[in-house]
Amino acid sequence: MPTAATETASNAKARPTLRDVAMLAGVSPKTVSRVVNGEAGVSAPKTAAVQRAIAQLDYRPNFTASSLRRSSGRSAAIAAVLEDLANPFSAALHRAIEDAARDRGVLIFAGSVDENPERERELVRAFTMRQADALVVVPASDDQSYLANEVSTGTPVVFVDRPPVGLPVDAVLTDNHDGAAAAVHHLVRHGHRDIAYLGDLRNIPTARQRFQGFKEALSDHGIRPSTAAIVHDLHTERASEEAVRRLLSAGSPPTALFTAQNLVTVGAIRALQQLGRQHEVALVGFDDFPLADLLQPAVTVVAQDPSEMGRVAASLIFRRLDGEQWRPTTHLVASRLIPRGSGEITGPHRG
Amino acid sequence: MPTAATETASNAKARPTLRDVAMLAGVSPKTVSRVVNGEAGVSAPKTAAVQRAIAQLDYRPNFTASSLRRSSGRSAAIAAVLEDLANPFSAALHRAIEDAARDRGVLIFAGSVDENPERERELVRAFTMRQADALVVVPASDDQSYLANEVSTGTPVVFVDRPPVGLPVDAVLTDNHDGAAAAVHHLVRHGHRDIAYLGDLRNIPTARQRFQGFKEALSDHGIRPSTAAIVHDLHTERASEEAVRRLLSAGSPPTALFTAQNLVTVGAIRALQQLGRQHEVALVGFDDFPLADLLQPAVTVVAQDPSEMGRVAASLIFRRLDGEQWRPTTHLVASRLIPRGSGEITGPHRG
DNA sequence: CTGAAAGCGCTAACAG
DNA sequence: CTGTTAGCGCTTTCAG
Repeated sequence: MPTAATETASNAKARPTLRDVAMLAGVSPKTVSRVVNGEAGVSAPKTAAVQRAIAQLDYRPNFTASSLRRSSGRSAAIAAVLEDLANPFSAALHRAIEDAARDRGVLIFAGSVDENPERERELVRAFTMRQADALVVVPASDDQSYLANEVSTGTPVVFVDRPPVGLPVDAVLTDNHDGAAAAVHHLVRHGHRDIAYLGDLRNIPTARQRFQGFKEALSDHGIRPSTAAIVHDLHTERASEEAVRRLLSAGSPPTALFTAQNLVTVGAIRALQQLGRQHEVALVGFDDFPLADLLQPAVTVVAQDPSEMGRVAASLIFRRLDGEQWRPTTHLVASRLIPRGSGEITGPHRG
Repeated sequence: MPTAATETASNAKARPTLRDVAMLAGVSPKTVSRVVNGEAGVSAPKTAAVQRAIAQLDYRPNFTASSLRRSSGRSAAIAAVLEDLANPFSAALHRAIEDAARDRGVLIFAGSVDENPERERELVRAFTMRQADALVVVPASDDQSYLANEVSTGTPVVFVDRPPVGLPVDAVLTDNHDGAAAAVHHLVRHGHRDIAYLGDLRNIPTARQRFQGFKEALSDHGIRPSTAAIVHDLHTERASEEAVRRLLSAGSPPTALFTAQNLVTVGAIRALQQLGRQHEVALVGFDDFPLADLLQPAVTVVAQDPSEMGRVAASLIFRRLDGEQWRPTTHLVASRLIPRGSGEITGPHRG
């Protein structure tokens, strides 16, 4: 019978401790510790006795307690502060980080911020209080200087998708500007000059960068976008759907749409289908999404690579945890235009 | 300057401890503890002094250490052993659990099993070693008796999507059998008798239940399925795509398809589109997916409700953590047939 | 090769 | 109201 003490509630048995194993095996706690941690220098018979006791008690070391005492202090867990666990971008990022962590026996804490700056701080606080060894952050707030102490304490921090503000740390970003510009060039090449911009909340840095790329690419072609065809702050499918419906019902509607975010793209498709104009109005969306290739027309997108971003972020984290040092660096992950049909609908200015 | 000791590596400063706060505030550690935990009975001036010291040092309690000592032993973290963090079902489940946990200040550890039984055990082990307060498990192995000690030790465990084997614990399952039967009835009502079954790996319980529902519903209509039209063990889009292509190219092809899983459904759609027969061959898929309503034809599905499953699972967990007791129970979450077009394509046996 | 003593950061259980 | 002592489960340090 294990530690007779701590009979917490009802009829719950206590979990066996290292001491219980030691007593059952007739050795000292330290010897059990050595066996558990695979340290050399324990005689064969004692090793066997310890292993037998471990099996008999179904003993599992308390990792939390050991990392409290261990000199490294590492908890072998890292934290991911994501936008929304349920959206495909966050999910792919999460999965890529998990895969990298798995090889090292590291576990992941993850949480959703939902574009809420307070929630970002709460999550970071909760994760650091639980001794996460490192932080991957997709920020929602506009200032992360509150993390300075964390960083100077030696916790690796990497920002993903959006740059850190007021905090010199590594970042892994999509090439938003150039990706958006590529979308515009593509549409212009297919004969469009009246291209609408439909974008996410302007306080999101990626949205600003994409809009910047859009504007500059147009101006490269000597086109001044009509302000009527620029709609910002679309953060739901529904908002986007309505904006597109309005846009296409107005006088002199655009012949092409550039939708700067996932949900915005889907909302636009919905509107186009309702109006029955999905084969007339060209569309290029930023960020790929599942089944984009199965729609009719299939949807041309500027694809990001969240898995690659996760891999890069994880690699930066683990290299820092391994003691490598370097000046904080921003890593751009290329986006890729995937022509599928909707972006190749030709406009009136061909040739 | 905080604890001058433990100058771990390079130039990393040490994180301030409760002792550091106590010294700076000129009080005992216990007083700091009281302030941090909001215990009543500390004089206003000392409270203020402590708070000032906390702010000055940017002190954050070490939750790991406190839960080691705390009588409850709770880590305020629960674990989710999921199929694949990146798939929409797992992601929705994860998110629902997170939302329920957030209200209580509980964090989530999550990991992907990828249908690998060993990985299931590894994850459970890793999570329990880190003192997760409870476990939500979507199992991949065919025996979970290894969790018996965990359960008897008082850790709440809930299975989701698939029942536990050899372990009496709560489960939250979709009504797979009836959902599949509903799909078949729907197709028969629309004039189909030659209905193909395309399903996932037979070692997955949900796949078996859906097949069972399929068979029984057919037999309710006096239909004996042709063995040629039953394809099991499809676990990727590609496998499904090829199976459907083969099926529709053979002699006497089915007039309707029942695809018993997400990826299988998408693979089938891909095949139908390639053959240009998506408007002739009826299709009902098990499990909803994003954009199903935007395809042409829009895809009729038997929708599961992963969010609801997550909510129920979380509620069971937290009620048990709060001390409620009951005999392990299975909760069925209803599925819902959503007619969208593909399932209403009529077959030859109408009227 | 093995164990005893000390202590990681914090709180329980007392005493004042 | 406040502090002291002990100890959570484990590992470090150091003595045998």
